[in-house]
Amino acid sequence: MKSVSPCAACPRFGLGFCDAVLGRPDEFDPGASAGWQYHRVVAAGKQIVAQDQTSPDVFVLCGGWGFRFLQLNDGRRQILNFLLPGDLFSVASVFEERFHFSVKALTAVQFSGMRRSEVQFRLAESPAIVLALAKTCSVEAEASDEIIAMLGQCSAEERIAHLLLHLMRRVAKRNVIREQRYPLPLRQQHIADAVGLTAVHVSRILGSFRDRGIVELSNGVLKVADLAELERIGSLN
Amino acid sequence: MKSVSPCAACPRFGLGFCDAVLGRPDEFDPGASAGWQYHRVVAAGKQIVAQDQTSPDVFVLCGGWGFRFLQLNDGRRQILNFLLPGDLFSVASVFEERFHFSVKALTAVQFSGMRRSEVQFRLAESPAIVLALAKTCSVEAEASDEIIAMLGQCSAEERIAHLLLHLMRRVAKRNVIREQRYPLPLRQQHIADAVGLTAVHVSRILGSFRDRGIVELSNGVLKVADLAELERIGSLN
DNA sequence: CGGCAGTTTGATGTTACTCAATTTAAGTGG
DNA sequence: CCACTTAAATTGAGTAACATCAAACTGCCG
Repeated sequence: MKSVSPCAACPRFGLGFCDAVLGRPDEFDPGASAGWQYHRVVAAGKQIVAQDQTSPDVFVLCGGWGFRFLQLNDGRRQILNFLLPGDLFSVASVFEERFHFSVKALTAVQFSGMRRSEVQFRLAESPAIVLALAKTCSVEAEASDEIIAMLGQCSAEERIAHLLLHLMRRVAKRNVIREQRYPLPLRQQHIADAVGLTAVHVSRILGSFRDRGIVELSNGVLKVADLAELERIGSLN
Repeated sequence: MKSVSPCAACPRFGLGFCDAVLGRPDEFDPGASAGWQYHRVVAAGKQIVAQDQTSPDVFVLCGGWGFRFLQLNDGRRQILNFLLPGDLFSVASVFEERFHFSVKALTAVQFSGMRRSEVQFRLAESPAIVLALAKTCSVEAEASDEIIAMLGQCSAEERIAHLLLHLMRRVAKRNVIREQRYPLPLRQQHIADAVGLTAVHVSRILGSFRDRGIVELSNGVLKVADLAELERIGSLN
């Protein structure tokens, strides 16, 4: 990890918790956050946070993709969610100094650490920040509950379709989507670890989706050919 | 639903969010909460909250067992967690007026509703309440993540063992446990819906646990004969 | 051009589901 | 307290979904 220049380098999204703490991009003063905020860049595949590690900082992803996961004793791993620019690693980490999960960089990644004490201080000062955090909390909880329902009740096809739809929605909030092409830098193994299948089976299902003209994932780009069908398969209700 | 006498009837546990809002049992004044808090009793099996319903109140379970779940379009249902006395239905509901889940009474249940506006007001006043809520939030998030890992990566045996251990820990915080007997008023169908299996398969696994002298569940009581083995099977790491 | 990581494909094995019948337990009213 | 009723749990046989193993193929990068 090496430091980079402060926040000018870090794109902001007008959404989520990070912006609430820092203020809107046009009113942000890089110098003011010098002491309690810093930025890092890490290469693809590097681990950023390890399970049971403690930190005085709260982390936000600024650029690239990451993922949060749990590793089981025997090596199996479950990806809990994917982190996109603007995402807090987890709401709980604003209050808890211990991480119960690990985080890895999926692509090259830029992230920011903010002193927890400073974040909590601002939280106490500003109702707007509390609101942003509460919103993040409820979105996070709802997403978790949906994932639990998917893993517990749904078939391989349904799980994969749901994951793709979920990621599409999140990507679309940050990027302009042209011609139904979504940047999605996932290996099939990542999809497998996220939906609780083997990479082999994911390959078969994605192959089937391609043959049926639903979606096509390659080179880190998802081309959606039949959104309606994807939604029919991957929607909870 | 019918009203009952105010909070004297409602046992308190010195743990969790409800107590933080109301103060410790010995310093609690029932009269003072008259306007913004009420209690209800419902029979076993009754639905308390429906998905997409909105409410001006924040709910806490006071007595009995409930469960939070999502129902899919075709009838499948996923139990997200079980609610025990002292549990907030969900942290998100302190800020969100819309429920994204449903709640049912497992046994006869006593619960309390508190005006969200009043709870938020107290939240703004008292750091202790904020802390209790934050703690609840991080416990909830960690539990969700564990469940996701279990559903995604683990076998039927592991899932069931994990659920039992999780419930045992929670029950033990509220009850005195004698001779390794835990009150657990679940039908096998509830276990099935919580761990994403069929009731038939749950029956087979529980039968196997019984034959192997690990645990025995009947009449709403779980007798643990070999805790070490149960933990070997059901621990994530 | 060779090597490597990722994907695809086929053959076979295992786990958990489905369907159906049977047993046990839990109520319920006489 | 006992026959009757109904819900829950158990058991067996057959099946579907997904895992595992192994080999072949693709694209990429040095």
